This record gives sequence, C-alpha cells and structure tokens, in this order.
Amino acid sequence: MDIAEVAKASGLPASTLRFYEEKGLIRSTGRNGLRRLFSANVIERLALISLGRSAGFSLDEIGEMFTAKGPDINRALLIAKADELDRTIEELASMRDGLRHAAICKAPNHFECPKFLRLLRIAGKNRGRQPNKLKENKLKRGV
Amino acid sequence: MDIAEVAKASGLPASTLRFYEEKGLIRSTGRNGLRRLFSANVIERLALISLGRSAGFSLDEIGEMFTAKGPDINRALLIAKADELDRTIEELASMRDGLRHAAICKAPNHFECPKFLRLLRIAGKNRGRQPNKLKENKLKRGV
DNA sequence: GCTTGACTTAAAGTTGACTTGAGCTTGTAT
DNA sequence: ATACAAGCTCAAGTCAACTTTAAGTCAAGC
Repeated sequence: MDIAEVAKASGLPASTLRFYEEKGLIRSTGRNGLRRLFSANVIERLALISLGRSAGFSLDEIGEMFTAKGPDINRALLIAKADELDRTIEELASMRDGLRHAAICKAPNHFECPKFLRLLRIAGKNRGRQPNKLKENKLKRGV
Repeated sequence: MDIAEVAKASGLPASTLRFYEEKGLIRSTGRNGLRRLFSANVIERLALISLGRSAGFSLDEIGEMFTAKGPDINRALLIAKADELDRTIEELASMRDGLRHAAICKAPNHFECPKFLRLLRIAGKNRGRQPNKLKENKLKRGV
C-alpha cells in the first residue's frame, strides 16, 4: 500500500504516518522510487497504537512495548495503567458529581456548601500539570 | 498577603500566580512598591481554578466563567462538562477493562481475541489530539 | 553604606504529538 | 514528452500551561 492508502484506511494523515515511522512505531516495507510502501499489517499496528494512546500511553511507552524482548507485552505495565485508569475514573466521577451539584446548588456561595467543599478537596489532590486534556475532538481534518 | 504567602497557602509557585494574574484569572489588590499584594480571598479563587482544571476546563474556559454575565451560562456549561465527563469515564472504563484483559489473555495474537477487538473499536472513536494526558504527577516542586 | 534575598519584568524555553512550509523528486495520466 | 498531483526531506511552527532566565528594583539587616 502507498501512504495515501494507509492514511485512508487508518484515518491518520500522511504526516502522522511519516512521523510514526521516524519514531520507529511503524515500518515501511520498502520504496517505490522515493515513495514509501507499507504492508497491510501496518493497519493493525496503527490500531494498536491508537489503542495505546487512548489508554494513556505515550508514544515512547508504546514504542517500548513493541521492542520488548518477550513475545508478550509487558503485563505489569498494562496492569499498572489499568490501576491508574481506575484512580482517574474515580476522580473524574467525583468531578462530574460535583459539577452537576454545582449547577443545581442554591447555596449563595459555593464555599458554604459541604458537597462543594468535598469536591474541592478531591480537586486538590489532582495537582499535576495537565497540559490540555480531554478536550473536544473537533474534526479539522477537512481543512 | 504577598506573593510568597499566597504561593505557600495555595501550593502554587509564584510564577504561576503571576501567570494567572496576567491571564486575568486572579487579581492583585495593589502593590507595595513593586510587589504585588493579594487579598485572602484569592486563595478561594485559586481553589476554584484548581477545581476547574481538574474537571477538565481550560484556563480560558475558567476565565470565561468568572466573567460570564448570566448566572445560567454557568449552569449550562457545568452540565455540558459533566456530560462530557460521563462519556470520558465510559471510554476510560472500557480501556481499563481492555488493558486488564490484555494482560491476561492467552490468545497468541490479540487480533484474534474478540474482547480485544472490541476494545480497539472503542479506541478508534477516541480519535483526537491527545497531547500527553493523564500522566504521572511527579512532584518536582522540591527542585 | 552595602550586601542579601525576595520580589519585579519581559522574553524565551519546555513538553509531546503532531502539522506546516519550502523546495525538491517522481509516478502517472494525457 | 510533459504537466502535475502526490511524495519526499528537513526544519520550523503550533498549542497549553507553565517554567526559566536574565536583568533589574528595593526593603531590611549588618
């Protein structure tokens, strides 16, 4: 397949495919002149990469998993990520409840509302750099 | 309070406080010479900002909420965010289940495993730019 | 009176995952 | 044979939320 086909099949722009190749996440099987050729299984690989990304792995982590010696992926890593997701989910659930409450709450000042204060404490734990997460998936692909 | 006190009380570095002020998220009440003075309620405001950040609002969105005219613009926004969190939580839960499964699954190739394939489809939906989310909260504050 | 240290500003740097642009090359259709 | 859309490379740009750095100000303690 040429890069355009892979792009279409995977939904990723060609630039991303080149980028992934450069990072060692995928491989092109050869060239037709200058042009990259990919074998069909790159699609699976890309699906796996998408999966990893959605689960919160960085590209570097995903790359490590692919080069891991054993035929099986790093189980401990997977489980650790799953546990991390559990914690994240709990936090997000609290947030969601808090937001819903805040939207309804009659208290003149949220700081007088115990529910809100509890929320605040949870938020307080979540003190890390959060670049810009969980934002809208605008499809600007069309531009 | 001077900036050091606010920093201590809020846990945020002074640089962040200046940054937030520049962004219009907080206000200093005046100066002592060059030095900013803050009133105590900036602490509450910062807690609110933290809360918003944890809930997935961007700083710009938080800024808008603070300056929003109508009282129910907030409500709609809060509810929308809560709904968004619901969707996110569902996705993350699927991811978590998938990861746990992948760590256990005996299938020679995950692509032969129906559970895994289902996971992949969910991941596929999650096709947006995800900068680098949900990562570790290393406390590098001490440096 | 001078050093020190906490503060100030403005500008540039950081991170991760890409995207974009400039300037070439080339397979393919006419 | 030639035009041109699609590929290519390499470098630089983007975004968000900060952090870092350089250079300067200033009150207080010795």
